[in-house]
Amino acid sequence: MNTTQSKTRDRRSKPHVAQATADAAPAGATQQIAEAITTAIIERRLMPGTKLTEQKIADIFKVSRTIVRQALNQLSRDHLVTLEPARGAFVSMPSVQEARQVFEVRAMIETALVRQLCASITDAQIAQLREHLQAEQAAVKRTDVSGRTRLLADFHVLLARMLGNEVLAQWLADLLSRSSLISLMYQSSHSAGHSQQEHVRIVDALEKRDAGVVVRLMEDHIANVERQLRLDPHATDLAAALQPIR
Amino acid sequence: MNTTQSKTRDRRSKPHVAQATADAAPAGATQQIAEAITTAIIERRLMPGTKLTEQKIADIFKVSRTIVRQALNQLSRDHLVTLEPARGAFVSMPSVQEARQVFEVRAMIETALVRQLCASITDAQIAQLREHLQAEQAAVKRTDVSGRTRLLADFHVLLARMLGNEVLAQWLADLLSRSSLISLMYQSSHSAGHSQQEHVRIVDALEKRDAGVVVRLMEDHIANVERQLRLDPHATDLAAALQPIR
DNA sequence: TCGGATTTTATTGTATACACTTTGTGATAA
DNA sequence: TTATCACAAAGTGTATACAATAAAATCCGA
Repeated sequence: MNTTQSKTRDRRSKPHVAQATADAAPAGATQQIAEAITTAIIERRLMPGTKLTEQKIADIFKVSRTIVRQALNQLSRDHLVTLEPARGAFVSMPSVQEARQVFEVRAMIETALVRQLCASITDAQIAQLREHLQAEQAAVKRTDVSGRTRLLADFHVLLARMLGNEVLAQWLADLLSRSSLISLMYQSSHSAGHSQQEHVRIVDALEKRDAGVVVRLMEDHIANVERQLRLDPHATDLAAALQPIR
Repeated sequence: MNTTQSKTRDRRSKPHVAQATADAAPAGATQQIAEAITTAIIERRLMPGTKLTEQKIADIFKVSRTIVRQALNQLSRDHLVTLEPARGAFVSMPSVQEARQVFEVRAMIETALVRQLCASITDAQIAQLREHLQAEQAAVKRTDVSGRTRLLADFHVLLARMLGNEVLAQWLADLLSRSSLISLMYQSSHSAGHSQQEHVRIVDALEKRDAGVVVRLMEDHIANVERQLRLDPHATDLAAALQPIR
């Protein structure tokens, strides 16, 4: 991201409402770098465990280490990078336990979310969801990996936004970026198409305002995503690494 | 013995064991300052809206602004302070809307939490809760304001911990520190004793593993806390400030 | 040749210097 | 008197310099 930068950015005066996800960094270079690293992780250009040396990143973005450190701190808050004292920053390697906990919390929160949403959702919001589903489907069809990953996650954030609760939405967004990293680490053969179809069914049930069905569908959906991961303790990457040649 | 560094595993924030006095082995100056400011806010020595000038804080703690900035950044992530670009850091003044959203999310998450907990809670955990209740009661009796505030909040975090889900527990801890600030801003006449009694009833119901009752009690409890605040739009501090006389 | 201590190098943590923004104050003119 | 501009003071944002630390390389003696 962001290739053109004169080191003196005069453009930061008005932090207007964030537009699209692409350029959602009006606040300054720090956000921009954090965003860049985030998408790099999500799009699998930075693998878990990778060392993130401050000076190298600073050189790339032509800023000082100060800015990079701020960005890395933010990312560590999102659990996307791990800061080891006096050793540096690394792309996080979420443990199996952490992965399970994230999905457990997601199941709790998102079922409650859709249950409430059934009572408050409007036709306009349904239409908005349909629109999103189309974008998802398009991304799946043309096998746009990074785009579809983002869209599949955004679906859940979109639901949260529709409750009109920004606190919830922000937290769920955090949780979903962690989920993405987890999927990235433990994914065996995630069928994006399947997830997408489940999203469709969820919207169908939302349209009928059928709370019982929606909750069950959401539960199943999250469980399915988790099931497609390799979270068995014995299948950890360490074991795999120690026996590379079978 | 080597005094250099304990690994500083502790992430941020407070809801751990109290460490009121400064410890001989500093677990990181940044954390220490963030902690100090946090407790100062909770204990009402720093009122919402107060400007937190970096240099002043740096002088007080005899560190450079670099450290203070890191601490302030952390606190802004916890929504305890608000950073205004090029203007500085201020103790947050959560809006009525934000307050409502925080309590709405708490109701969602904590009802789901106790529902699950009914199925998994052990007798030992019940005993631990009883112990906590006693500490609460003691603090209420001797009108230890800061202590009781912390204990009443920790009750909820304790419940989250008992699910064995650290992800949930940490997030709820964040949410509760925000709740504390909100209470501080909008509190009219919060009867701590009443809250404490509701905690007792919740534990009673947990002991009977009666999910339905527990959920209802928790809903009511959070609603009661919220109800005791002055969240009416016309009663905002702005209106009050504009008509100070009469 | 190998193990262990020691120097060397790379990288992080902290302090400081400096530029830029905001804000308060006073002078000047209508 | 009031509004506007200019300037000064204060404080933040960023870069850089320096100290501290961990990892790597080297040396040396058995």
